[in-house]
Amino acid sequence: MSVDPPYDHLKKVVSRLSELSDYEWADFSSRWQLTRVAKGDMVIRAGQTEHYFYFVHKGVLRAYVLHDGQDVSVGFSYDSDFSGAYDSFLQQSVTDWNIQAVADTELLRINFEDMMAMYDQYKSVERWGRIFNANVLIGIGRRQIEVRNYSAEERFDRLLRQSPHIFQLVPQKHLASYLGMTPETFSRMRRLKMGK
Amino acid sequence: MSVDPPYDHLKKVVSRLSELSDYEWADFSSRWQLTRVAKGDMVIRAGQTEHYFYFVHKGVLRAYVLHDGQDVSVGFSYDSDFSGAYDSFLQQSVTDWNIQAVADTELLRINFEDMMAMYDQYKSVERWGRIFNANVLIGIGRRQIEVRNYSAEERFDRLLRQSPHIFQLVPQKHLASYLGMTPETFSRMRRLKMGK
DNA sequence: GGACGAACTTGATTTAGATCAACATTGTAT
DNA sequence: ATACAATGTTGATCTAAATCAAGTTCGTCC
Repeated sequence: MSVDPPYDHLKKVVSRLSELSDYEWADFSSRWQLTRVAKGDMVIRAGQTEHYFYFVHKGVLRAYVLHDGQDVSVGFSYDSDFSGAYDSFLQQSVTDWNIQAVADTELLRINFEDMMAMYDQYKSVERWGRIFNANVLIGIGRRQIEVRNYSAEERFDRLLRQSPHIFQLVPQKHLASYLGMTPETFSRMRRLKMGK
Repeated sequence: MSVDPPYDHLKKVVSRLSELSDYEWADFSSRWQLTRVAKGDMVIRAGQTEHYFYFVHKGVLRAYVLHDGQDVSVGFSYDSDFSGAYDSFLQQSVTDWNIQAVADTELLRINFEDMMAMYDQYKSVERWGRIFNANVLIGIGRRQIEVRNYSAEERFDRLLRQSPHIFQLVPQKHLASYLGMTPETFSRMRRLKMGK
């Protein structure tokens, strides 16, 4: 029904995993609220409880944790990704994640109560949730093996090959911590691999 | 209805996440098949497609991948854990995981078609799947941060504190690779931390 | 119960990547 | 446009953990 780009976008992404009837979609989509965050804004801070689950329509978010004072990037979300402090949202407990906009970003968000109501009411949404979670966990699993088994240089190469666009979007100190190396090491590899 | 320990055990674990009616449980549980594997037996090998999803009633399984010839432990499953080459099962694609029994083990297993039929037929099972997946992904996420942010020594300490029993169950070369260190390093830490 | 291979230990050496330090460049606010 | 802070670069040094190399102990199969 919607001709609103963010909602159309969400619909396309949701319907890849589960089919919602028009009625279900109307109800489900009405629970999502459009939000904008400016570059540098915090979406959620460690110590808070996450009340929302997010869909990134346009822009980039960065998730990070502070590990004895050190800012360590855990992941990035761009267009068409869902994002949020997932464990905190699901368990309505305090998070130790921070999520910050790396660029001006347009989000849709749904709050915890609405999301749970949707799971209760519609099997199609429950199915979406099951498959979505499965995909996320497979992705995290892959990344874990990635971080585990490859050297700093291999990790750099693989990111460069798999997500070259991110090198433009995100300051390299964040990419460095995401890849589990210092900014100095990142810089040296960059020179080695990408030239001056 | 069952008084069979493995099935009772499965029921208890499943019902923690979602409530199944007696009818649903009768159907669902009938799809699970009891299997025994002896210490050393392979449950699934890299290169195969995983047709089953497992519940460990009793015993220990080890999941590992070969990374240029090196055996790297990815995780262990003991009593009450589900196990399997999860991405391969869900996507019915070739896996690069190996799963091997570390001790004589009693499993229940369900095949892909039955599992999908259960998801289709019962919302309660779909719900179980959603929440189960969510819990697994939260767990993997935590472990990722663990591996990422702690030194070899800290990882050793944390495993020792959180899962002391595993030191008895699993050969330490496997624990070493699980913790991302060599057997030599593991052995030195062991001496340091646990004495002669 | 001996013996063979696998698992573990211990020490010496090497190395990938961290840390430290100084400087260069870029971005942003006034 | 200027200037200050944040980000990135480059080189020198340091260090945690890997690798290499012998042993020793343990488990299990005839």
